[in-house]
Amino acid sequence: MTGRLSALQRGKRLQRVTIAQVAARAGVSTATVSRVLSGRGPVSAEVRRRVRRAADDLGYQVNHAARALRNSRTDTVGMVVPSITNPFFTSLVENVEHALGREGKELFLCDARSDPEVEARRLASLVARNVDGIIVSPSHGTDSGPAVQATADRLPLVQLDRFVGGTNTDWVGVDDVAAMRQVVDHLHAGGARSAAFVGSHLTNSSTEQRFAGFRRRAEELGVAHDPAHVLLGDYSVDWGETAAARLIEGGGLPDAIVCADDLIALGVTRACRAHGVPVPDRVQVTGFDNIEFARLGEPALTTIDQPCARIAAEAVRLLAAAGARGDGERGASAHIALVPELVVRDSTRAPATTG
Amino acid sequence: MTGRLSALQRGKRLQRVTIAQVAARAGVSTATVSRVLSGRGPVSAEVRRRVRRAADDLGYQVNHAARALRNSRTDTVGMVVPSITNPFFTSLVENVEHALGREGKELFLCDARSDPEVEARRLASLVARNVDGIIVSPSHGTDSGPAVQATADRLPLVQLDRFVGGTNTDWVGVDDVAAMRQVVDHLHAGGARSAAFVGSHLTNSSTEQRFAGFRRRAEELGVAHDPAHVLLGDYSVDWGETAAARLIEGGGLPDAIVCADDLIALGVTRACRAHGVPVPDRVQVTGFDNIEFARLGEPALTTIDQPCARIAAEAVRLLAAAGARGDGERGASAHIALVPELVVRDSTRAPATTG
DNA sequence: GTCTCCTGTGTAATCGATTGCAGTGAAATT
DNA sequence: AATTTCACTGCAATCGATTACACAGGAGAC
Repeated sequence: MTGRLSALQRGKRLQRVTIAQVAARAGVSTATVSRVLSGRGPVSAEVRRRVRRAADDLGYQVNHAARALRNSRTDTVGMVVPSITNPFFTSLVENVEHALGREGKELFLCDARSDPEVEARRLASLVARNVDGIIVSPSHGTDSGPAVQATADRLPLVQLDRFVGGTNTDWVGVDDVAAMRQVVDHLHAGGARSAAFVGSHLTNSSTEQRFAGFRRRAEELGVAHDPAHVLLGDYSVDWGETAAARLIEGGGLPDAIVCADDLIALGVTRACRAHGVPVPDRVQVTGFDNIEFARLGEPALTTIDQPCARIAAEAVRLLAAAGARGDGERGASAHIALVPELVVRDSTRAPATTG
Repeated sequence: MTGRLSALQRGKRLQRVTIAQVAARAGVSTATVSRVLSGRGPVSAEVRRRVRRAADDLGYQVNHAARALRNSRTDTVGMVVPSITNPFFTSLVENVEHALGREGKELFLCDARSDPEVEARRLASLVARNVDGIIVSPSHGTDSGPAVQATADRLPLVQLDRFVGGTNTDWVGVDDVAAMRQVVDHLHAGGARSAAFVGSHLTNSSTEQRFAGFRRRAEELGVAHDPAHVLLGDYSVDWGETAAARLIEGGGLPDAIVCADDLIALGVTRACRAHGVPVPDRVQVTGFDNIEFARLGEPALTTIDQPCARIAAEAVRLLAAAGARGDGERGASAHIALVPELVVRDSTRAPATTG
């Protein structure tokens, strides 16, 4: 077996082919090769054919480092998310990756571990790597500010989903307030006259906006929302379980529990089940994001569907636009708030008219 | 408001600082600056201080493109997975990202969409980008072969979790056969005397190995496994539901359903619930991977825990070793099979001795 | 028949960091 | 005192692709 291995398999790796080698084989200069391969500049059909042939024969591939140095463009985009294990961010990453792939760009993925310091380091690293632009969902509503702004001063930058105050960059996400309005309307229609809110600490825009939207609509509709029924922790199933247990054991369980994301909601429904509290009959529960597992909950979660594909597409488009504008003037920053859709499943009650 | 914006906020982006500017400011040559910043070569304390100072003042950051061109090393690793939305791969990605971060390396993430052609394109792109190494979990057990081998001929490459036949590269994963042995032993101890297997099409090593392990142990223990009870689809909740429905409606439901991953198992338990088949009393169900949502199933899934952190760490270590060996001789490829652990939850029965 | 203009091609500079080589002193050695 | 050694520092080449500029030669205009 070993005897049959080619020289290649035994050891030496393939040598990289440069433009100079292609030029030599085609009997032209490197300038001409570059012109043929990039399609810029006039080249006779005959030479074009020879160069293509030579490049194919040699298996030429551009050296992106050299090109990046010369063009100061890397065809690479950096993305920083608080936690890639949150399925919502996973979905965003997936969609951004696909959108970039369509333009021949590559994705540098960074996980900030919900820590603004790690986040700042990752951003700096991306800048040093000359990415063409950065897509970031900031971990913290204020602490992420300096690093995000400093980065935006050097590169096109788009904030996704969450945003940080005091910065002046493009943003794409959903209209959290409008979303919560739909949620509260739906719960109210299902008979809820009091509601709790379970979110993460108010240190990021998602929770802030969602809570604000919740409160505003609850007040408009006269849905009671006791301050003691606002529980803040983090975006996790565990926190959802803890919070729900606290609500149940504390007595005075409201008619509905509005959660700032699906992970929390999954934890809440789980705790309800464990405590023998029927959902939605005793308490209605809603999530946010519509992650894949939302429909797998027991009962399946009513939630807000985030249009991840569109969010990603818009973000990539904004970056491309910023890149095209060049390093020169930056216009007013774009704020694109998509209106999300309520997905009704089994964790909430049908409107009172039918029930 | 607009009037208060600094020149920076209004438009022009910060200019990149080069080593030459630092040199000028410190009154030394670029060579000296490079020596100070890289810590290589002798430099007097006084000059060292001046250079550091100048670099700080100017906010110097290396240009990775230039460094990559000169050093032909990018401090970047590429990773290709079949589907980033599968929580198991998400977890692998997260752990690889963290492991690389510790070494100051960055991660290029690519999603192959379970398509060998997309995968091949992504691999080629990573090669063109001069990544220092590639970590790949091949989408297909045979079709992924050519691209993976071609890539491995050019760069250090480690296969993760899955591997493709006919290639000669390092691999890290769990011992699927040993894992399945534990699963079958456990089910047998819980009283199972017949079992079905639900996996994906046998086009990747995970399913192949897991099925092989399942079958071998089932035969050893005399657990019946009707060929009609081997259902192959894909790694998804939907497929799990479909497969379970088929088993239930087909009659002759076995004592246990062994699933090739947790997503399938979640679908299976869901279908059982929907059809009123009690788990684990009528049928025991097992998963594989121990994704976060495994414990959230109803009932919580008994599954095999994949040591993602260790797998990732080993992969990164192997890459680093291959990189250190240089492009020269490649020794025999390493095959590291970690022994995973069975996590017993509520979807299987306690051993017969207690039940 | 001379003068433009245009197509097609090559030469060489450029991007920014790194490093082999050489040179300059000062300290150590004989 | 002559010579070796060594720490420090600068010059310039290098990595590979791109592109401004120059130039050759042919077509067309007058």
